[in-house]
Amino acid sequence: MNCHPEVCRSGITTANSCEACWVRRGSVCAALSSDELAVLASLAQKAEFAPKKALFLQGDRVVSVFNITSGVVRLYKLLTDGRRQVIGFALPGDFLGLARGDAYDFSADAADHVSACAFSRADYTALADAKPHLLRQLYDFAAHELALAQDQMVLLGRRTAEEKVICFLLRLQERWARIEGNASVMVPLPMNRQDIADFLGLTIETVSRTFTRLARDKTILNVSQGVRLMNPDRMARIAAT
Amino acid sequence: MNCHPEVCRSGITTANSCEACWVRRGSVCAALSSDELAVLASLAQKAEFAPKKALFLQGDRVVSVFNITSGVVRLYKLLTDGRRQVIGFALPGDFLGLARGDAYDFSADAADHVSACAFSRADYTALADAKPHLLRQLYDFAAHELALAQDQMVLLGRRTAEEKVICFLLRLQERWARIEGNASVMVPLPMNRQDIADFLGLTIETVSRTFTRLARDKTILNVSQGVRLMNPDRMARIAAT
DNA sequence: GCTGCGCATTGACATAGATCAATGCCGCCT
DNA sequence: AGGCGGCATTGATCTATGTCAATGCGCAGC
Repeated sequence: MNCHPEVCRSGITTANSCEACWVRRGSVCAALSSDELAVLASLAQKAEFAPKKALFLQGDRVVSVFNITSGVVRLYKLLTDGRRQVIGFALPGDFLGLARGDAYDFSADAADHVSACAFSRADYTALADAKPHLLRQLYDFAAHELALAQDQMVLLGRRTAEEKVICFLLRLQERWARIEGNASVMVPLPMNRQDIADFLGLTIETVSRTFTRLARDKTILNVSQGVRLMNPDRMARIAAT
Repeated sequence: MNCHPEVCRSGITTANSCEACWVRRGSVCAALSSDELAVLASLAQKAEFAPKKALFLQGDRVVSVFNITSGVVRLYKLLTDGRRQVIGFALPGDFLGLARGDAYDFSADAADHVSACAFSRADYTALADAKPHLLRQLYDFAAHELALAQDQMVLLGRRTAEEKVICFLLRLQERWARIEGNASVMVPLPMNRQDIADFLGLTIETVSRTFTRLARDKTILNVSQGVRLMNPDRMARIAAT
């Protein structure tokens, strides 16, 4: 389960072939024409990150922006006393670097092994200014991210622990489905329990207990590196907005 | 306190003078040139909303987008069982209508008396497509909203009731300051306690108790329609990221 | 094949904040 | 002036989730 065919295939994408990039469909570069992709490819740098390695940290000057081509990146903010809130997980095809200021306002590190296309921010901005349809694409991506963030606010502010976990699993399933092109009841969870807890505003113990309770009533089945949804309908009912 | 000079002045802004519009600075139309503003003005419809009147509801087809010129709009989502999460308050200068789909994915209604500039969405999109710097402005606004949403996630997921209330007051103060051009320790609160509770992921009782506790230790002073910050330094220390 | 380490699970107990139930306050209508 | 309706406040109690403390489990390195 931890080897999605598409994800593995991306390992052979070279830095200089955006044209062949499997995440392009569904990514911010989707809108570009063949010759624009050539320009993009000339600017791209392939980057690899081992688990736990930081792509960037909150406060760093923004020098690069990234398109994730494989793996999962966790995005989070820290309070001074160490409390952490994971504000999202970036999956293959996701774009990182929307920060408008000079500095990143959150940190990003690899939840598992991550490959990404890196661009100098200056180059990327220049390209966006020159190509309105890329800007349009960025705008749509930002609007989409905003919608996700708003859903997450509802989850954090008004849902119970069980609902949080169920919504999380269902939304993740949907995102994997979009990436892989088909929905599966097997949902990979490359992030650990602490990440999930910090994403859902819970403690690791509560997340753990909720998983075992869901497993006990046969709603899910815990498998290594993920979960199998045994009763998606019941879950959907609980997650219903 | 409920009559900010600038807010009242906006009452005499006519539908056809974007040029004279006091919220323009700091709004999405800031970037437009004089002749572009004329085009904009010809598309604008002045709209007024009494307290509690809906600008639009979740699920409505998106026909209009809005620029708020005075008053406060509450934006919220409802779960089927009636739980509500306020996802934000739109203040003068804010833009409403980022939804990319055909339908709004949240509801918006007037917290107090609201004036807004309404544009047909089709017109506005066309204008944005024709004027890349307006698109750019929209992109920046979306990125800004996203950053606010991410801060709110930290607040909802990882802060205590007292911290939530203090952060809320401080952030609101900052937003009023940006609008009015100068920071004041008087923070108007046109929304009611239930709105604040639903924004912070608390109950109305907890919000009320927190306000009275803060008032008891002379951190704030409750005044009609708002609050006076008596110890902004202490508050800033508690709110520190 | 052991050992140790990093995660995950489980249990017992504590508590922040929710819930339930009055009571207070203020502006508006008659 | 009196009464009413919508908020806000306050108090008493409950509970979902957090905290603290073991224990379990799998895998990487020797």
